[in-house]
Amino acid sequence: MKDGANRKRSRPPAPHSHPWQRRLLRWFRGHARDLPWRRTRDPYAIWVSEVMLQQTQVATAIPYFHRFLTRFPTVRALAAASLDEVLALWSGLGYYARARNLHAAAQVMATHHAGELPRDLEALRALPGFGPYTAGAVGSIALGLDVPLVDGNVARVLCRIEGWESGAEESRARAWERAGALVVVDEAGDWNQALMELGQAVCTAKAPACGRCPVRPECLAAERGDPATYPLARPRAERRHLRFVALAFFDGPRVLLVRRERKGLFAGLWELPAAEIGPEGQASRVALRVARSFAGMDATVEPAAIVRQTLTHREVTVEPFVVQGRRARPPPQGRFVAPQELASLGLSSLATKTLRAVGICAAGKR
DNA sequence: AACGCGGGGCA
DNA sequence: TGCCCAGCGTT
Repeated sequence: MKDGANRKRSRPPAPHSHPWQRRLLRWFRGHARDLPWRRTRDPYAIWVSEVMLQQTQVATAIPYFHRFLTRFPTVRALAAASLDEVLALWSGLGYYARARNLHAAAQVMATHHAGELPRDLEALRALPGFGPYTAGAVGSIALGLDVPLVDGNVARVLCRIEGWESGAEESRARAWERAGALVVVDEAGDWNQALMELGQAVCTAKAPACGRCPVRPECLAAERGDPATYPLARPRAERRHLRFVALAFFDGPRVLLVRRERKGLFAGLWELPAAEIGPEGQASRVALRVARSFAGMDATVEPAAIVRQTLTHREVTVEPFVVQGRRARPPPQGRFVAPQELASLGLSSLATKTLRAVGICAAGKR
């Protein structure tokens, strides 16, 4: 059952909600998807889901949500875990700062909030990883506070209803003000989810299904006949290209992995030793130089299949090489890892693909 | 205010 | 392929 959506209400409608808001709430309670985090009222579980859903689609998050809650069922369980284990469960989900902040916030809750989520907006906002959206979402959905939220969906929906002739950035700012005025007292959680669900299922970015929209009579953009043009598009930043060589040093079945630095791209995750090469760099030459610095001057390298990955702001190419030579000396931040250990390490999808290119399959990883 | 940060799904 | 998505932290 969809707990938040279908919960029976004994209260009459809040005094300040408009008829179209009641209509949208009714639509939501009839159309809400049956999602794992809607089957619970555990604030901790709802918090985890909100973090996973940042810039991440529902279908992608679901299996991660189940695994995470099984391994870390409570704030205290998460707080007591090692960061490495948290990152391992996050492996493949992306935006790894989310996992570090989730872990850090759980430790603050364990120490200063009796192992529970603080029940007011200011205290939530003070926690790592709680920005305006997440504080609003956890506050309204998990804790029942009468607070608004704005995400990409809500900004788009309100921009269209109001007919704002503004771009995404400005629409988002205006949406916060409007959303604050629209909060449905005592039902903010369902109301906020209704706005988001409408944006996800009906009022989509490219092809809004106005024929199925419960708010169409109130929508200025629909009335003007061109809702898809709201909010105004802005030019995209160009994607920069990154090239790396990656080296696979073997010691029997084990392979040398190094941990990336704590900041920047793929921070704190494990990968094959790699070196960036410029657009004109000769991969085999750089690979040979790096290989010999680790494994002696008689080392040779054999190229493997090139791996490509597109990120929002980056086009990454990795040219992997298998090294033949005497056993490499692991650098301080590196060690030889057996294949069966890979599942317990934080690996990016790119690192997993690169490992596969040199013949190593990380069980349970894409 | 702008930028860096993953990855998957879909037209 | 280009674009979008239940954003946050740093500079």
